[in-house]
Amino acid sequence: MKKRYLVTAALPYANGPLHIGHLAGAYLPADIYVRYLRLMGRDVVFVCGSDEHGAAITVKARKEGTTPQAIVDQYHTVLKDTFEKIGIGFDIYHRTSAPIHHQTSQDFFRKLLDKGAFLEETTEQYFDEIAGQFLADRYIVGTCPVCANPEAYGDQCEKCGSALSPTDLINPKSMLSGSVPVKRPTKHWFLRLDQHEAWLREWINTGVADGKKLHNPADWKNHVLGQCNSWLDQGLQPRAMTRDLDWGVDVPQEIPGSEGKKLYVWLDAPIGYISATKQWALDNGKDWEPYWKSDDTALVHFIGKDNIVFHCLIFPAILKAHGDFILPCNVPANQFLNLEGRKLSTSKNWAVWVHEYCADFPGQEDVLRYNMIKKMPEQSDSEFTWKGFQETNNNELVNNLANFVNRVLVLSHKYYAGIVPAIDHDQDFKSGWETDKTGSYDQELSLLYGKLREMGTEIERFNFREALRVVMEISSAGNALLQFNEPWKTVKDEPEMVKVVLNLALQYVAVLSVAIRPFLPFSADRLRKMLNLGLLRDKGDLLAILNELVEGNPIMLPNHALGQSEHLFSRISDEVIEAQIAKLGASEPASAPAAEPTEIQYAPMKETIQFDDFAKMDIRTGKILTAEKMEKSKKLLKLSVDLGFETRTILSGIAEHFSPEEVVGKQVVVLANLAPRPMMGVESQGMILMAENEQGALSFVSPADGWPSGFGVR
RNA sequence: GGCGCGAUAGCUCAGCUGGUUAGAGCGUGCGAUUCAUAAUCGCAAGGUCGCGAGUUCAAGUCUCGCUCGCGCUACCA
Repeated sequence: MKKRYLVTAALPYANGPLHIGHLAGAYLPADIYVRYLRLMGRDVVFVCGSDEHGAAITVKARKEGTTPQAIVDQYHTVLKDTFEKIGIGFDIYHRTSAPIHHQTSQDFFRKLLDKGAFLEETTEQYFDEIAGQFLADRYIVGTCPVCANPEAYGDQCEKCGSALSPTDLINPKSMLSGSVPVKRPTKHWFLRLDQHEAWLREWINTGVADGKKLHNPADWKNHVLGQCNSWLDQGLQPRAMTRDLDWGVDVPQEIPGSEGKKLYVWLDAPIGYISATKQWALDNGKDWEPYWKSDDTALVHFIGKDNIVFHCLIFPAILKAHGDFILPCNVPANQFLNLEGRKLSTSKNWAVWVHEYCADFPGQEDVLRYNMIKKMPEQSDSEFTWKGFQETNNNELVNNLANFVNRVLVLSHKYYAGIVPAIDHDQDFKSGWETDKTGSYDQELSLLYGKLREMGTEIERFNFREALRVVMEISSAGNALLQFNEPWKTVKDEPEMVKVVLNLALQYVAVLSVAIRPFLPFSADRLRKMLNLGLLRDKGDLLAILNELVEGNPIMLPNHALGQSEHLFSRISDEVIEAQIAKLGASEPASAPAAEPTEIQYAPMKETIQFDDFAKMDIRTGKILTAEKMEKSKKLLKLSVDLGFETRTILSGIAEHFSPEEVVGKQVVVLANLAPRPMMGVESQGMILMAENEQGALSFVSPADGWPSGFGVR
């Protein structure tokens, strides 16, 4: 057993709110694991924070006409608040825009540089002086040196298929500003992943690094190992760790060539775990280093399956290259959660947003947690449905768990005025664990002990669904205990037996008040109050009751006065569920509960044009006749469009938003005199005009029904 | 296109290194019961383990091919 634990949950990207897929994938399993470790008295730090850098945030800011800082400030607040409400108990929720993080990342970069971990490469790249930035290959157009096509891209000519580099182009132009880009030398630092391939392969597959056995690969999930080996088998390539961007952590200024350079977000983000730990240590008067540098620390990363290679290969390579840091002992990545038969989709608003759930179901945070655990995508993708949510709540939480607690407390108040009865240990009764079996008090306590251990084993193996099932078995056995012994019948004739049964049932409830804590923290607190037991300190409480149980001692002593019973969970009605289902996919995209009142951010106006500019465009009405998916392409649909006087073939990048069937027959508006462009071997003869909102959702722009095709739009 | 993971009862999912009648929870049917939020307990029915070959005395479990879903990557906006 390790001496201490450092547990991380994937840093959520600060450009949107949290949905149930995030919760079930990373945060809830991490939270359960950590709460359990705390209950067992282990030394554990649980860190997370907002990932606030990267091009996507810049793009979003530009789209909404605001600054990157405003975007990240807004979502950082939202995320932090949501985690608190749903009971994810981070020791710290940090952010990568914090100065301590910038320093930590830069120190890391310097150390890697000193150690020779980087390959430096200076290349001449095109720079747009008006836009003030280096241009990705794709953002440069010019004449193809091979076939003289005037619209070749910086990486490839679509017409003749030649692979190009931007400097091959004749008369290059920037697609951002239209200006002529100039060549400037730019230096980037590449992590020599190729040099790490050998030890990574051994470490992933045997758990051995530097001759030391660090973990057992059999404990890692199949899909995690599979994904890693898939990468290793293809050969690791040096990977750029810097970017020409204006939003992010600066490459340390004293390094030559650092001007205008930022750290690649995937270097910066995982270091966020470290800087968060540092900040936590500062806030709490602790030393952060043992948590990251000591062999007797277990480092565990909770993530979704899309992050596997970064956490299992690239970040470990970075840690190893640095030299002082330990490697993760497991990365229990989960798969994805689907919703009502479909993938979660932010742009289609096909999601359950956690902050909206908390607003719609106040005081029922644990119901969502319970459902997420039941449906946790531990080995394969899984599915959440609102109907299932309702059934689970009503059948398992209300009927089984809450009802058990309630009937025990009601009976105790009725027969013993709410005082735990003293008992004769030698009394026989019927065990709740098996039909027609005589139980003894000591045996039952030992069975409870066994169940708690079983729960713990499953949690330590990251089998959270199974662990929850074990806990619910305790509640079921408690119900059976009452059912088999029927105290409401036997209390007159066999009062001593009934005392034992109810005393024992109370021990079941007391055990549950601790056992449900990792899964249902809010309910655990409520239950403790009902039992008048005092809130859990999350410091070895479970270990303490295990020690009592193994000695054959009860958790609640005779003469302890119970509190008042209240309903731990309530039924959820059909109407409530129907309302939630109706919300799904509603045209209103998820509105972030902004720190300030929400204000829709519109894209800034483009520069003024003259009527002549407009008149050059030949825009016409049309109708989609046929549609099919383009082979090998995710985004393109191949459409044939009737323009009245002729039929055009048009490729449109809408395949992720519309199926071919649903667009056939649509009336559309077409930019008809756009120069034809070949894409994926097919020439596109025009462009379908679409409306796009700030979430990226698309809508056709159409004339009135039945409007004839081929006529002008002006 | 390349690679990875998944496909098991009506639903949601377990099944480790191949071995007797394939499991759980929920739902369904029947019975018992009333302390409890019409809750609980017992019993039962339900599966040619995605499709097709193969290896083996023996395959849900191994090999190959195929189909579908998801992810990574390439390509494409």
